[in-house]
Amino acid sequence: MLSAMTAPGPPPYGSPDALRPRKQPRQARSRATVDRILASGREVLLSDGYDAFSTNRVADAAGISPGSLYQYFPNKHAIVAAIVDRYSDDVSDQVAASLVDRLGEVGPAMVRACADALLTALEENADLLRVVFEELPARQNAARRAALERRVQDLVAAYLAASRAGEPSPRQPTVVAWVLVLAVENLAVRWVLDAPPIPRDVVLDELVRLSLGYLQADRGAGGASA
Amino acid sequence: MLSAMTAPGPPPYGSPDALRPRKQPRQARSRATVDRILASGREVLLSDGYDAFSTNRVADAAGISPGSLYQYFPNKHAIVAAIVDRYSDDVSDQVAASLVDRLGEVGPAMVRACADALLTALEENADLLRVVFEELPARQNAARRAALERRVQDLVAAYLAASRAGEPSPRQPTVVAWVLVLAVENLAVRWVLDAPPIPRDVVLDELVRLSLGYLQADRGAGGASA
DNA sequence: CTGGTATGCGAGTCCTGGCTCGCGTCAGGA
DNA sequence: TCCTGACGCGAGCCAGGACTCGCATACCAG
Repeated sequence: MLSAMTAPGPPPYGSPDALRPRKQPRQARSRATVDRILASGREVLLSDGYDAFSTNRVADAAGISPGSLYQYFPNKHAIVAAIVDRYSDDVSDQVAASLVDRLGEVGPAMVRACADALLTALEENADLLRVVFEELPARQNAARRAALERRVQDLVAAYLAASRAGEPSPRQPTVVAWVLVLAVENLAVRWVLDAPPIPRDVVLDELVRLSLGYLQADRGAGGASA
Repeated sequence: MLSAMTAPGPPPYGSPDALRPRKQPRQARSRATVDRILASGREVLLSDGYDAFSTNRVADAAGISPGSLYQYFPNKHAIVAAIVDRYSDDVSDQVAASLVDRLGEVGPAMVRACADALLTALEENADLLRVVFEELPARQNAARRAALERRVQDLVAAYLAASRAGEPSPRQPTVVAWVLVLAVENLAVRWVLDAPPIPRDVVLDELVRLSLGYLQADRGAGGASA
């Protein structure tokens, strides 16, 4: 235990366990403290942004002292990481669940339902989404975000591999899933954050068109070389 | 002039002219100094990342004193903004030029050529792209990035409006352009930065499929409701 | 009850880094 | 040549903020 303290030099923040908690809360009291830290940290992030996210500020908002905070988190980044992780897992869970529920189905309705689930998940905490995407340096979340994307990509690839009945050319499902997931993800995020003048159901329609059009795009557009 | 100094309180960084230079360099000597600041700032960004980007560091790398730096830049962010602006304009110019050159053409070859131009522009300075996308807080560049995207979206929308000969349903070109540009942009950026195991020409093929498939996706996938 | 441990405290340390300011130097017009 | 303003210098100011440490208090086992 306490591996973070035994290291001779301070490990870089990219290091795998630089964010590992110092010790586990044993009593109910301390578990409540950790929860308060996370909750208050989230509030600070939402109300004042990442720039104002200082450990003193969080401790103050949580009604505890800075020292207590450092009993369970090795540094400031670990707190942010914990908050973002929880959020990330939420979104990931919702989208993955929506996909798994409809692995048997095919066609526009299925695609639309999944896109809808994604939009809903993002809208639910649009404010935190904004902080994560527009204020945090992306490098910190790169790993977490990649994991989320990979999870969904794997599901989509599996779905494609299973249900390609009547598909003309057997393109690599992993590549197709990569394209599909990244395209849809970015559109969904941007729609929620930038709020362009496009109604929700229009966006859903377009996401369906984009996805199905891409999946069926094998007559005429195939190996078009320059 | 010197509007930044007359303000009673320091303006927030979101303010329109918080990044405006304090004074214009008049003599050749000072113009060279500004260039050196920008060049060294870029180097620091590339070699050590945004975290190490301090004004003292930049001044040191440029071989000038911190004071000189503040003669032309009101604050640290202005230097970063200037560097990113220049880069942003470069990419924007290349993509826009590629589009304009082919406004008359139609079909896979045209789409592929434009996608190729985008990939090339991004690959050219992949290291700076990484810094911009993964280290800078996105909020700072949000405006600049939105401008870039809007410029391309307008071009695409104009192209669509002009060349929709034989298109079945007249969807809103602005919406279609929004979808197309954001989807393709994100895929291109992610491909360059994450380097997934997908060959370059395969990515181009898929981008073409995605775009054309989406544009022609009006049989069967139209108003699919949940 | 009692000793040990887990928890909590918060003033204070210390360092980073943005930014200044008073003073020298240089360039170019008159 | 001289003189004015542009240019440059760099030690240092100062605020903010991450993090500590010695001590008080609360919990729980025996």
